[in-house]
Amino acid sequence: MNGPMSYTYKYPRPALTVDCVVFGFNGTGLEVLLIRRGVEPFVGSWALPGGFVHMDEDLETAARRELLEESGLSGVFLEQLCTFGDPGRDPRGRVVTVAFYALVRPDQHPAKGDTDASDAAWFDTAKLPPLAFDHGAILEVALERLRGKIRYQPVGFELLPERFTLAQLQGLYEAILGRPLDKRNFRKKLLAFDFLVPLDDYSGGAHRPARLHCFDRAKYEALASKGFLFEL
Amino acid sequence: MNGPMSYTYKYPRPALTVDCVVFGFNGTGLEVLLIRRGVEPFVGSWALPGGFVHMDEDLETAARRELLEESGLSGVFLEQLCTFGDPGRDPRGRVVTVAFYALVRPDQHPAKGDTDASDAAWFDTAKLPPLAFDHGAILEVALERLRGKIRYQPVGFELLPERFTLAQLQGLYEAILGRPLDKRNFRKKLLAFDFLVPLDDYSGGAHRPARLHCFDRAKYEALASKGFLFEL
DNA sequence: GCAAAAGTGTTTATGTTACACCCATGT
DNA sequence: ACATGGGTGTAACATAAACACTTTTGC
Repeated sequence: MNGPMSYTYKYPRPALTVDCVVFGFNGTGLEVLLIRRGVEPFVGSWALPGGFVHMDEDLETAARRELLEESGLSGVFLEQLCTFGDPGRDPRGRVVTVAFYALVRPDQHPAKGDTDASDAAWFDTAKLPPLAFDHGAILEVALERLRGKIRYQPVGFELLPERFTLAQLQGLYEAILGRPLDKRNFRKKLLAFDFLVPLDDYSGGAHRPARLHCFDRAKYEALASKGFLFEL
Repeated sequence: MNGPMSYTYKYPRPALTVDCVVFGFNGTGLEVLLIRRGVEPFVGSWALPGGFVHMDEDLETAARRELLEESGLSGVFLEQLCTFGDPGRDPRGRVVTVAFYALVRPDQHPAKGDTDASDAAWFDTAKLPPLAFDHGAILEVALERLRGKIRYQPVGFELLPERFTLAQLQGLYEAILGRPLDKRNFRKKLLAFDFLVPLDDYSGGAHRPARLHCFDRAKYEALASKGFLFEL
């Protein structure tokens, strides 16, 4: 004859947070958005944006809220990564965190000072500072996941502007996979799936202009649902 | 000048549980281990084994503890799947669950009555009863994951006995992928990676005996670390 | 001796890799 | 006119797919 809440409130509970690994592409390398902590513990250290989950919000909602509050980002690609719950990961006590990773397009990048957190900055994934808590480990897992995912799902487009050149796309793949790709083979393969739409517009560079393309999500979804596989 | 614990204890917290999707292979089809609930809510419904996370234990530790307590299983393959935190998923209040999936070999299957939970039973994944909470959705995600994973990581061996025939292995792949495979091509491909060791022993069937093989994990790890890919 | 599953190679089609030159623009 | 990145096709090679018959055992 217990009330409906009695069972779940009998025991002490871990605190629950969300943390986001936010990836961006600067045209050359893959970057991550970090926040400088203004409070203990780890004051002054760089950390992943994140915070406590509210009692009435979904996990993804919490992640999007923190992303907005701490870095002014909204409407980005966001996916759950993994949950980290080592009892020693937070010196304040037991804190379990659900990690997400986000992909943001250059035009979605927060302007400097767009955030209310003291500092936010992009770091090259190859030159990361020491991070607070176990955020370094979380970031590693996120990188692994991105490298795996980009090979069989067209997530790369979430890191490029709406309209992009094939050279930009190739550069992105090379940056994430960490190896050079053959230009002709890359173009051949990607254009063979026909979810890449050539536009009648060209990038104005210092040299010969490159044709712009955009990603036709609807066409991709259609193919994907017909049991089609992407593969690099 | 707050004590180190004050910040994290300021707010109400969701309860935190773990749930496990336990897969087994009966020689023909893929099965899942379910527990019949003995308490409200959902008394009498089938549910995934799982329970509350203790304050001093890791998430995986909690999952293994629950697996042992509720189904007598230990030493199985176990991997984190995803975390489910919809505010409405548990009628008792806010409960966030970290889902895991486990793969168990036939010889690890709990004997009937091995569990202290009232009932535990294996169900064919094609004929599942309605499940408590959002466990049906969790199970779907686990199935998806297994289908994806088996194609590029040798997890199939976690579902077969130590020594198995190639026909058993092929049957397992067919059951998980849900389509028939060509016998000759399957054998050719798997034997080409040489982490499958042919033994000098044969299965005693009703007909011509089949050669037994075992999986050489060390050889596989060696190949995998040299940047080798499995791919069905 | 027959029913049932085990075992075995070759050919064809498809996809992947390697590779070099001309083109269009800005300075 | 030259420097810079954009754009294009083909041949060799490797991998995947399709396919049928003989062998061994229990009954």
